[in-house]
Amino acid sequence: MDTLWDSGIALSAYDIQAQLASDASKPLAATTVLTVLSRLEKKGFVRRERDERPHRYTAVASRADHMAELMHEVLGGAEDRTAVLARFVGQVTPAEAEALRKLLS
Amino acid sequence: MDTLWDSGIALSAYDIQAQLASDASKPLAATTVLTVLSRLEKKGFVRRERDERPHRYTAVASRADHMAELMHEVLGGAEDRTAVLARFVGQVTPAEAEALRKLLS
DNA sequence: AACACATTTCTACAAGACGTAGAAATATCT
DNA sequence: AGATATTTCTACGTCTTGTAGAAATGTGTT
Repeated sequence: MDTLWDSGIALSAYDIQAQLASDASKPLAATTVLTVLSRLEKKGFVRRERDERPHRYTAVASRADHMAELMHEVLGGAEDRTAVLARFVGQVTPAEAEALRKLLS
Repeated sequence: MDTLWDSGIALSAYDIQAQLASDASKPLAATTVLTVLSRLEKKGFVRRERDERPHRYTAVASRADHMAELMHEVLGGAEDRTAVLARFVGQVTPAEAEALRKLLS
């Protein structure tokens, strides 16, 4: 996901494989990358373009969107959302609080 | 966790077992409840009082605190927190936005 | 002290998620 | 058609989670 997010464009499994290999990690087999991409697709995190021959993959949501969605998932699981938000705001840094204020005005 | 959260006080495994059984679910073995509580303790979600004989368990954080912590965990994993917050606020309901505004003032 | 009973700890197992990748199938190019 | 590239299927070890029996340990009673 990070590789897809960092390059905003559609990448093939081979692109991703190369990128990951250069990220100091041990190189992965091409099939490994394909498997993971398939699983991510099944979970709706990436979209695949099957017309291009080496299939191209893109992230369905931006990294920020994805994170925000995760946060909403947590919040959605609560009965008393206001209480959760209160705790959440209570734990936020001053800078974040300021950002939130701006975003809400 | 829900049972512990709903009753604010320290409960024994048997209390929890009984409560869960009355919650229309199929009754669990006592050892099952103990196992789960041990795992929750290892993860730091519950605290155990070993001096009382049927050990008593309490939730370390309130449900709202726990949820808020989860949200912060997600947020903390982001490079650009402001961007995530922006998306988060964008997805929030009007009522929640209002609550946030109040909390931040 | 010894036995019965209560409570906890250890061990176990099925199901599912994930990381990893080889084998087999399929498409593409020359 | 044959060689090569790409994808799909299958697989396996590890980890987590739900579930619980067996074994160990503590507690109360006679």
